[in-house]
Amino acid sequence: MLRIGQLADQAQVPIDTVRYYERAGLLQPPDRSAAGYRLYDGASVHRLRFVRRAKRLGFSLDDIAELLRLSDRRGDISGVRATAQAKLSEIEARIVELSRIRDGLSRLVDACPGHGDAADCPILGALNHDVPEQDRYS
Amino acid sequence: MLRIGQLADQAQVPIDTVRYYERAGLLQPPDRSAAGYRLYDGASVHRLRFVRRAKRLGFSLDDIAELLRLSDRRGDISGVRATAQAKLSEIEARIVELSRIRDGLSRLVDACPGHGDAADCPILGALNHDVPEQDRYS
DNA sequence: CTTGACTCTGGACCTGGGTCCAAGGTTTAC
DNA sequence: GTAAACCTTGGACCCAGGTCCAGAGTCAAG
Repeated sequence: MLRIGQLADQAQVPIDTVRYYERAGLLQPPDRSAAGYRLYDGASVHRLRFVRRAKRLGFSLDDIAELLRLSDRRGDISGVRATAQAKLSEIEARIVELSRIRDGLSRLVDACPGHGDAADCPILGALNHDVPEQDRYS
Repeated sequence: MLRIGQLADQAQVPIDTVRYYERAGLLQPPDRSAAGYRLYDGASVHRLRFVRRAKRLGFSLDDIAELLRLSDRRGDISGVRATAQAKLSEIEARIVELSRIRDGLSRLVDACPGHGDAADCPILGALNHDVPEQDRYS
């Protein structure tokens, strides 16, 4: 059995975060030693790593709690796929939005000579003046 | 002269947000009426719209404070360009990161039949098992 | 036996960007 | 003259996801 520090080391997670995940319902409350120390087994390491992988994939802690719930209920896998699909759509929308912003900003940076008077700076110009809707970010 | 509600209407910003921007140093403390009401002029509308445009371009409030400072100091426009360039790089890095995540998640969703046993679900599989470093997100 | 490393708890605090509230004062419309 | 709509302030609260702390208990090594 592992104590919390060892679990934290093995899963590369700060100790406080392990306890936080427990409070957040992502980790089952573990067994306790006679002195009240949390005692974890290999499955706990596994589950904690699951959480971190899911976080790297862009899932929120609430999403992860749902995935864990769905993966515990044997059988109905459709919920897992739907959750992943929804998250994928979110991420794609965010990419589209950021790409629009990048394009707008990129054109401004390219057009700016980087020296001279503020009046000639297209970046300040764009921030200072209204831009026709059809030109914005395009 | 405009009162805060009229300014807020003209710039399409909630009133509380106008006061918040003032506290945050983005807007100069305006003149006050005899009764203590904030009184704004056209330049304030302009400046507030500048803030909102910059926010739409992905600048943080701190970035915007810097842009305003730079745009007030006449002459040296290089700081503005550098700030915009730095923000552009940040945004591009974020897009790359999200794209990696999207690709990883997309492959998992495509591989998942959406029904059947949890043991056969590649999404849960990927979350439950270590993936060789070179395969991850690629 | 002491020292140092580890763990426990509850709760405060952090970031960024707001948002809401109460209790009061002001102005406008009818 | 009075009601509605506006404005003032300080401060609390929100979101997510932690992070830190004090004060106390536990455990292993020398």
